[in-house]
Amino acid sequence: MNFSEQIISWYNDNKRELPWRNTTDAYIIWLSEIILQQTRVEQGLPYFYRFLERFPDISSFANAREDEILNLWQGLGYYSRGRNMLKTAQLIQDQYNGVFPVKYDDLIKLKGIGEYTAAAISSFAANETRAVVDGNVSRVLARYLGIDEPINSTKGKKIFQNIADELLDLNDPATHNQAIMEFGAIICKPKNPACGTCVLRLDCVAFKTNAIKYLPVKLKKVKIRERFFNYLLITDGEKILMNKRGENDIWANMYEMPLVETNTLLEIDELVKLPQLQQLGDKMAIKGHTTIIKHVLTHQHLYIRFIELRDFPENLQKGWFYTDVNNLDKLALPRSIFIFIKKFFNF
DNA sequence: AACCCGGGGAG
DNA sequence: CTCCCAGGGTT
Repeated sequence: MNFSEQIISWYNDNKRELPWRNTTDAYIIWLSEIILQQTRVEQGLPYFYRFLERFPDISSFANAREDEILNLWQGLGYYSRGRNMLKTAQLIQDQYNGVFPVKYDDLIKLKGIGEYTAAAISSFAANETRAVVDGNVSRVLARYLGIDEPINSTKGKKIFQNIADELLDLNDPATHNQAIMEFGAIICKPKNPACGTCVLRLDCVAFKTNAIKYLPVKLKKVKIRERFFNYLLITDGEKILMNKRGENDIWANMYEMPLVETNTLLEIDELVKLPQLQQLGDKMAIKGHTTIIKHVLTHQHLYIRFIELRDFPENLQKGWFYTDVNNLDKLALPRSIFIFIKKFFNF
């Protein structure tokens, strides 16, 4: 058996039952693929069900409001995925008469769909012969063939895509693609791969040369920025002052309390002297504050605390608005904000 | 090519 | 702690 036959044979015996398999509905496949970008299957599963129930087809998705999509996406991270999905759904509604495209060359033009996702949808929905290359695939290939080119360099991506294309089963690209990803997730795992039960181990260069530990090679990641977020908690228990975030920074278009960001960690009494706080009114006083929570993102470490003010401010800044506390569950909140609010108001 | 964009789980 | 997950967009 060649590589593809071995992988597919293993897959038929060992695959998980996942709800987005056994369908050729491009909309459902698209939904699952976007949710699963940089996301583990277990984490994405409940979101997949939630979205499919609320938006059973492309037209219901296209008619949604961005706020509702972000609210449903809350907690999953990489929120631009949700915003891009709305744009794509609207474009498909308008320019494709609501029929989801299944050709790679059409898919690749859509917002939020790159090489991987275009290959996945076109092969799963229409058996187009496009090889997927995700983290699983590049890891399997790097080990099996003993390739030490970094999988995330421009050159490396080209190399692994070319190899994946050559190995692809042209008669059943869909199953081949599913199989190699599943194999990477279950057997050829990043750490402690199950080489003992691997059907490819006798042909695997990394296994034969004891190089599993060192493959795949990946380029170093960039340095992490530290930021200090002081959130102003202004509430009487029934209404609360909130802010809608802008387009550019993290958590774009999502909601939070009024934010005072500082470059360093300030003591509470230093914080009160800041112009952002002085501008709020004449006699602004602090009622209390929380300890600092460290919120870890891929490129940033956020040090977050919540400062409760005694009175409502006289002057509101742009983007600030009062809302009923009972309305908070309808707003898309960053995870750390959501957790704090839940605890504070006893939700 | 480098950087940005979340949150969670494994080891 | 570190690494990585069914990646993609922007500069």
